[in-house]
Amino acid sequence: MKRREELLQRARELFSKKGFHSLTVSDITSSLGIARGTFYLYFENKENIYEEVLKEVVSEVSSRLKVLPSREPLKQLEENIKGVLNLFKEKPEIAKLIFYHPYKLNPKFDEIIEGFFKELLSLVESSLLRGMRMGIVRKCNAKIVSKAVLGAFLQLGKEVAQGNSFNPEEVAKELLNIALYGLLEEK
Amino acid sequence: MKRREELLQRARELFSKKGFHSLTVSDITSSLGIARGTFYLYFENKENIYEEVLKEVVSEVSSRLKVLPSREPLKQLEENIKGVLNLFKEKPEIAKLIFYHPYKLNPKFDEIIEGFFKELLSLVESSLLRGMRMGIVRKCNAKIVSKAVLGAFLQLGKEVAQGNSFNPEEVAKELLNIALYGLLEEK
Amino acid sequence: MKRREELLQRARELFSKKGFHSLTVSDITSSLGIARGTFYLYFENKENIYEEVLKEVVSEVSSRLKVLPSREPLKQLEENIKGVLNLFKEKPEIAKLIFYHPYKLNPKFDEIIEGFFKELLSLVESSLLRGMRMGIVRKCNAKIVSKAVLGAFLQLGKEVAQGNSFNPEEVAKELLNIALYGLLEEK
Amino acid sequence: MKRREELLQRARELFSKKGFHSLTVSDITSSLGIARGTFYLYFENKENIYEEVLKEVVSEVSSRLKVLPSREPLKQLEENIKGVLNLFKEKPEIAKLIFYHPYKLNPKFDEIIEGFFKELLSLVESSLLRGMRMGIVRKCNAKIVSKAVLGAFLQLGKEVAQGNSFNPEEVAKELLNIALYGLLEEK
DNA sequence: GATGAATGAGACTTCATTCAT
DNA sequence: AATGAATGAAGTCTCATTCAT
Repeated sequence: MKRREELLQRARELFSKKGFHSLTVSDITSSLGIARGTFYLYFENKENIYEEVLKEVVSEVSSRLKVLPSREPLKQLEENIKGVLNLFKEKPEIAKLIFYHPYKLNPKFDEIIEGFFKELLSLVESSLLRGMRMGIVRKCNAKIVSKAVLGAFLQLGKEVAQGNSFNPEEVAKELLNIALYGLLEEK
Repeated sequence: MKRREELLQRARELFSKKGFHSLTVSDITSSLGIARGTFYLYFENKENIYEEVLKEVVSEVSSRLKVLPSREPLKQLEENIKGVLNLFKEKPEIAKLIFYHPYKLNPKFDEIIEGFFKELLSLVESSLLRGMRMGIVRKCNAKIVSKAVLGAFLQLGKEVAQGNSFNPEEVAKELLNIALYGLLEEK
Repeated sequence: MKRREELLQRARELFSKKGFHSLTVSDITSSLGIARGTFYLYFENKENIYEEVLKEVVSEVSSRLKVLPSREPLKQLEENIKGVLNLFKEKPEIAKLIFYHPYKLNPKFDEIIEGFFKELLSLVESSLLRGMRMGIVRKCNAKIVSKAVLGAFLQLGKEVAQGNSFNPEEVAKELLNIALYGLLEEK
Repeated sequence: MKRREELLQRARELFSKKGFHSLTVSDITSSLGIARGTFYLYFENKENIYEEVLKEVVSEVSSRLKVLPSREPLKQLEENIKGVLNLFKEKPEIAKLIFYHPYKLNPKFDEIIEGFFKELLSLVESSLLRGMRMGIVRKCNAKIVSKAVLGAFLQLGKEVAQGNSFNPEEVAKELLNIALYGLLEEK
């Protein structure tokens, strides 16, 4: 099954570089020096391998997420932010696949991406709710706020993945600072 | 030039519904009950009309943005957030086109979208910098923070556009609250 | 009927410049500043006008041909050669239409051109035969020789039409010299 | 590479029969009983294969041309005339492609054909000039005369290719006779 | 007479997928 | 397992021609 791995690996690289439509099955096989037909020994079709790439990528991020003991909701948030940002920095193709996914081609694809975002969201949201219950976090509309926090995080994730000299540690620090203390000068 | 407007209008709807690739020129014309050839009287090709749709959409958002007197950087931010969120609510297809644009097809397209995001970003960033200079906003890495704020805003924009019963006024309020005061319970 | 003439005239110019296929009906009308539909008030279709152009052109050449009293077959040849070469020089588009006609599109077209060549040929042939009967011209296969003479003439016609600084008088002289005396140095 | 040869061969036949425009890619493939897509595995497009056919055809003729020792310029002329006429008789499609080529479609095509004619021309011209230097050929304007000779030859080539019961040997003989001795009865 | 928007047949081309070897 | 030639559906685009105004 080495061949299958090769294909998946190369597909991941190339899909992230060229996007789903611009990449042909030929691109993948010829870049591996194998015949086009060989591809179909390992994957049903192009959508199939793309789906698998997405699933892999998403689960690779998910597996970095930690659920810490419920005493420390903010700590958990911080850890996870740093973890994922570091992953995006190490493997920017993951971030590109997730952020530049072309919607509306196949509902399956969209579900994978959206499922992933929902996972992140519920992580944030549950942290918030726990924080509120514990009296650490002020009252707010958790649905809205969790999306805001997620959005801020994802945007910074894109930047980190683009290698724009954004340092995950600093980014995480700034992100938490706003989230916790806001932007106003203290009086 | 009525026909041209019709085509643009219909293309906007359909692109936002089906995405660039799944939509064919035939889809557009048959949905208007006209011949395929007619399309080519008004647009060079499918990419051409898509580009025009993107430009329209982006400039429609831009024209909602206000630049207020520099005394009130935060007021300006709030106004703009509300304005754009309301636009996304009224015309969700605008948001969909911007947020679900398929990258890597044609650099021109990407530039339009990215140019738009840059515009938003520099608006946020300049507000922040002005706020800092005026002593209202605390010291922070404006590059990072402006992206965080933009990200939070965009994510909420997506939600509003999806009609998830998110109220632009409330969303704007919550967004500003986090941005200004953070999430911690005041001591 | 002025409009009809305009169209014919312009079509002649443009067909000779761009060829039958590369020239569109739009090219003709827009170059006259009139609407495309107007064309169809005067001509059934594109083939139709091309046919008419060809006929005009061919008859314009034919009308230059003289049939002199049968006593002077060679004189007649010379006169005709000069006449037609001069016409090609004055109106090179005539030559271009005749020489660069794209065969096999429509048998009608081909017949016009071939009919014209046949006319020229029989002129040459009859001169030859008369010359032979009169003892001026040596015995030869008139079918073959007339084609050779015609071919030589046509080739030089092309050159004259291309304006390659070929002078019709000189060309005619050389042509007759070869035809009459051949190329060998006299002994 | 058998398939490619088949396509080229069939294209040659069909182009010569129907001309460039009237022939579609479908005509070629369906006449071979293969799918249209197969064509595009071997050739970029219709222009591409036409170009290749032209090149082949032209070089097939060129390769029949001999350059004999410079002592015998007229012998060389005769040999070449016979050689090419025989080729035209054997493979009339070659002549048709060359003589009925539709100009002005694509400059590349025209260059191939014109380049070929130039080659023939310079062969004739250099023979003439050598002949003159050797005192065999009388003084004349070689530019003009070579074109006349070429024209005579090409016209006869057309006839031979049309299978009009023209015998290459006889044609060559007559052609040389006129060229050398002219048409006048010897006194 | 003139217009020009609209038509639609006809051709081209790409590429995911199949299948005999 | 692997090959790669072949397939054909799906889409793009052009332009001669029509027709209502």
